[in-house]
Amino acid sequence: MTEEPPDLSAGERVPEAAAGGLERVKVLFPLPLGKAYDYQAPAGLKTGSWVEAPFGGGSSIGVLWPGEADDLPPGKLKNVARLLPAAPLAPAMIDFIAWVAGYTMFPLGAVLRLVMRSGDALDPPAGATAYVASGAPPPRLTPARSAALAIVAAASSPLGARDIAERSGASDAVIRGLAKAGALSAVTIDPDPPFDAPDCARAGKLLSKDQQRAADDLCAALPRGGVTLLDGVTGSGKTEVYLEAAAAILRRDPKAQVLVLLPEISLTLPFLERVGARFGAAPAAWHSDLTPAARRRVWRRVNEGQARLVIGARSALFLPFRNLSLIIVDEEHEGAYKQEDGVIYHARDLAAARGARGGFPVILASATPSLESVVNVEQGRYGLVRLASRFGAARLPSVSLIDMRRDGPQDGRWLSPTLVEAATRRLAAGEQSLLFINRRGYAPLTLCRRCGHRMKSPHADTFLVEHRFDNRLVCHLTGFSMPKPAACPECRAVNSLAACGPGVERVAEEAALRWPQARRGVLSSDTVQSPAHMRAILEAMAAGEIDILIATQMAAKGHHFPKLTLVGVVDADMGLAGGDLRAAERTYQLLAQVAGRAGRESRPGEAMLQTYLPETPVFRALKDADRDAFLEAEARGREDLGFPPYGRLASIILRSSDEKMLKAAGEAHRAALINADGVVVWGPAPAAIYRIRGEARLRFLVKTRRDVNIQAYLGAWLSRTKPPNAVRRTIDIDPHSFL
DNA sequence: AGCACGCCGACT
DNA sequence: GTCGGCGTGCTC
Repeated sequence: MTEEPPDLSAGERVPEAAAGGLERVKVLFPLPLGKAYDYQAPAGLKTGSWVEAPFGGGSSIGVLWPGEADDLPPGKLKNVARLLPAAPLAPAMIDFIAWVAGYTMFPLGAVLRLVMRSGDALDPPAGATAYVASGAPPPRLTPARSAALAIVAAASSPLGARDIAERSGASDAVIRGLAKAGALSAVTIDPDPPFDAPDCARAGKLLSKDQQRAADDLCAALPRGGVTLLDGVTGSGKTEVYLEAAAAILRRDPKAQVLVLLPEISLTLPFLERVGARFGAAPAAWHSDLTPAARRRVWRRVNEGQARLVIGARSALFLPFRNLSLIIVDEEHEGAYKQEDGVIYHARDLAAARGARGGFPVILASATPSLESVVNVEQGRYGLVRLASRFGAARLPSVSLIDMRRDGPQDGRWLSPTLVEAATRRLAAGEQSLLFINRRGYAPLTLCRRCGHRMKSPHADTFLVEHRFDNRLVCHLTGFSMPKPAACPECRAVNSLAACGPGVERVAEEAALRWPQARRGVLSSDTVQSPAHMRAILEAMAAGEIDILIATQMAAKGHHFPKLTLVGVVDADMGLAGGDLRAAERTYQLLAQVAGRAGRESRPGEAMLQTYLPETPVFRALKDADRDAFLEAEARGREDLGFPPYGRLASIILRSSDEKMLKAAGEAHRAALINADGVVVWGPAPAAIYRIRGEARLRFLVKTRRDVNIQAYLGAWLSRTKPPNAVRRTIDIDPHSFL
């Protein structure tokens, strides 16, 4: 039984007493508030409607939220001021927002704010001017005029002046002239043109036998719902496989919307073009540097259900989908899915929950799946589709370890004789080498030879990294930088500051000494000046115009270098320090990925890892190409310690610029602790990096059994002590960073 | 998040 | 005597 909506057209002021009478509603605002507030609104407004209502001193846009009315003293209730002209938020989105707030323990309104990230989408401009041919011939037909008219005549819908100008080469003066002469008539169109519908009848790329089998298996798993892991080695063509699943979903239901999540860095134009080519229509793209107009267009069209295929970074999870029917999380193991500020969440985990709650399938794709996902498969919670062989003739590279204790370079050098010899051989054979060093700058530590002083960041407990490229010392955590001093700031000794350890710039320097005749390229976020510059280097590499590329992880993924046959990892041990529970896993993922750069065509590839710890399981697994044995060993290790995914983890960070108050707050939290079965709490301990941006930080780490509701435990504990205002508290459920 | 209320320092 | 610092608390 549905009630008639009130006679209130969108955008209108709500009259004091609407014809249908007023009723009590709840409104949730995109502010860090834990609950919705009660108002009076015309009877019959749908839950999820967008309204403006007076709040605090001014007024705010919010959403009609479900729930029981509060017990409020009479007379406090205000009226909703206005209904906004946008389709109401779908019930599945409301459910998702509430679930995310509960899971992450952030206020409900803070999560709603993630959904409302397009400023003017709820109040779009009235219209944009576009032109159609009037049929009347212009009085004077110049070449520019006929070019412009031809473009307008060929278009299926009215075109804006800028589009006509761009496509015809005529200036907009020509278009204005034609409009004035009456040959073009101006019409008002929606400022946010709809997206072209994906053509899912169109056949995708020709798939290999393996790909076709994987695509069939994946599509067969879709109707069951749930999560499926698409586990395919680098270069196996996973994208084409999961796009078949997307096509199947879009085909089955003409209203279905599909979201493909990518780590921000992979969200590139070539990828969008590839998807566009598959479906004969450009998908809607969502990422952090869209223009406000593009943002508004995607948001509105997704909200209407018109945009059916969305490719986005993690925040696309919070677009107001109307009928989301499939989420694909590409490179699911990527750390970039973890949002670390504001509302802290992991997009992969939220995607799985969104699918489960919405009753639709989720696909996780990776060449090096996270341990979490592998264990979920093992325990039967996720399905599995494997894509074992590389596409075409390509084979996986052979991996060897260089024991730096025995085969290390001389002092001040970073490339071992074995690696130098291997690269020299490639150079002679006209093949390419990649020297991989996952550290920006020249040297990670600068120390005074005379007094031992180490150059530290002034606002954080980190060492300054020397960047010789611009002769500065830089803090990678806070962005602080200073010119490299001539004398030690501590003991005033001149010329005593020594660079310790290698960075990409230093390895590049050594490569220049070793192979002065080679064509070399350097790729690091500090040495590339622009996206175009980076593309130029990558293209030169792909075209074989570079012999030796020295690069950070910017070169680790997504690119195809046909003549690359050697990958040398300068410091394979780098990620293992620090005692992070995922250190070995991340090292495996990164090195497997970078090793996979070698030998993608018919030439066999080789990867060499320089390490001081050749006996470590992660390196042995890379050498023996035995990922499953490594994951198995990792899994057993985590199980023994009760760490995720066998247990739950949360990190509570207290931070303050007032160290005394911080210490007191830490003790108060300790005192408020509740003993509970299956719960261990460590802390307060100084965070691994104690000071960031002048704030000191204390950390608690909470570990619980998997069957413990960690949020409920934290809620009970933390409600017993409220930190003073000068101390900020953040909760990170399932932390991935332990700094 | 804003914004108002409230109790202690340097200005007319 | 006041203007204003931002610590604390509230917003239906």
